[in-house]
Amino acid sequence: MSKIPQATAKRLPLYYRFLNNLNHQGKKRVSSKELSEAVKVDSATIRRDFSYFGALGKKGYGYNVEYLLGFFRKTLDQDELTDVALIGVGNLGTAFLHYNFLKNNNIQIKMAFDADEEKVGTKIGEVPVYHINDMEEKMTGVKVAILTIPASEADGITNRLVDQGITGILNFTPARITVPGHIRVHHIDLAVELQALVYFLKHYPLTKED
Amino acid sequence: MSKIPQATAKRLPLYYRFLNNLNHQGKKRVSSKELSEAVKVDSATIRRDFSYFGALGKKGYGYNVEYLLGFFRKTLDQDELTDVALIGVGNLGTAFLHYNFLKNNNIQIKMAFDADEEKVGTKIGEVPVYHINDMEEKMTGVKVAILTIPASEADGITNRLVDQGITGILNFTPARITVPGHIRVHHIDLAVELQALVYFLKHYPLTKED
DNA sequence: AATAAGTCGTGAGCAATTTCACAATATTAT
DNA sequence: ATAATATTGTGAAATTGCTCACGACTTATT
Repeated sequence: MSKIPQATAKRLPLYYRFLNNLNHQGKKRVSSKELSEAVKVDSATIRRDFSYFGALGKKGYGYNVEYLLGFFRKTLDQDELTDVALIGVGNLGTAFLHYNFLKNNNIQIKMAFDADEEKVGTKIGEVPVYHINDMEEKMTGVKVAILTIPASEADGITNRLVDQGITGILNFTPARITVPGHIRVHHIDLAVELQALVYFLKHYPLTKED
Repeated sequence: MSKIPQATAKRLPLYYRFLNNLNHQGKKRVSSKELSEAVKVDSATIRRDFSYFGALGKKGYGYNVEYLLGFFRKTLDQDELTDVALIGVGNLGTAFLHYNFLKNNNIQIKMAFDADEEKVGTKIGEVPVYHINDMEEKMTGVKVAILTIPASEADGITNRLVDQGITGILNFTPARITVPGHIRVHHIDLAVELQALVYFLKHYPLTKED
């Protein structure tokens, strides 16, 4: 279906955002070296990444910002809007709701769910909060969910999402949820990230570069 | 210094947490296959990961949970406490402050900083909030920081942290901060993670297994 | 005791990713 | 025009990580 390496695919949204920044700053051209300094990715890696999409740059010149941006807009389906539901309106969930994804993105958090009656019926950052009991009813058509609930709730909610027909879950709970093979789950484990950083600091001390 | 592959090192905190769970459940032994199902990592990968630390298991038996846990406690320096400062007490920062790292971890968020006078002087989840102006003064001895501030503040605060003598930063802002080569920065970009998930869903549809 | 079943640790191969390094080409300066 | 400088795109090599598959050993069963 797609020949783009996964490692490359993960960097695309990052490139896209920085190109957008450059464009807003009025910059007309950019070299892989400049972009490398901005996004902290090796310049050869950037050139390689771009090359999977064809020859987007010009030798001796670099890349035309506007052209590149337009290309990525199409490639990343920035025109096509993806609706997302957020489950769990705690602090982490609220942080997501306040993030204005629509500004530079193709993603819209359309609705949120929580069990707290005080939150149900309110809007947070334009996003309506419904009761978790109404999840299946309200979520028709929404295929992606962000899970920002307590770990103890993870399995139960996951099963309900699976039954409802979800295709992708961004899981922020420390639980490693189990789903059928056709559903994609990305785990982001904040505690693990912090522990990994500390481990690296102790065991892989940096001396000069990188 | 260490021969442990970075990919392995990143999985260690995850293994540690699940072993802790098993231990609390009273489980005495565990096989790489069982652990694999729990943490969603291939069992051969788990055995390979463990093997970097020597022969920790027994053929035909599996791993002794208590022994393995004790081993990792030492390896991951779970006995040695690492103090961390959190900069930016917004929703995301607050989520971190409520996370009880001390429970299973070697990490303690010791203090938080914010510019909002209403927050200064309060405690959130036992962690005192100080004014951002007092950062250098209060942070003596703290070498790790979590950055949960607006992107526009990232560069300024980063420079102050660098001058103060930081060694590691967990950066949640969308900005890619610039630091001297001896300082380790891990970026977690929530918007990019969500966009990457959506990209994968569209371009790398799953059919049966993983 | 003997057999069957379970499980580790790892050699070897494979796959993915990164990086080097340079020919080709474009731009800029003189 | 010419030379100097900049920068891409990519073959090839290097690095990193993952998985298979199996010998060796342990435990459980009969």
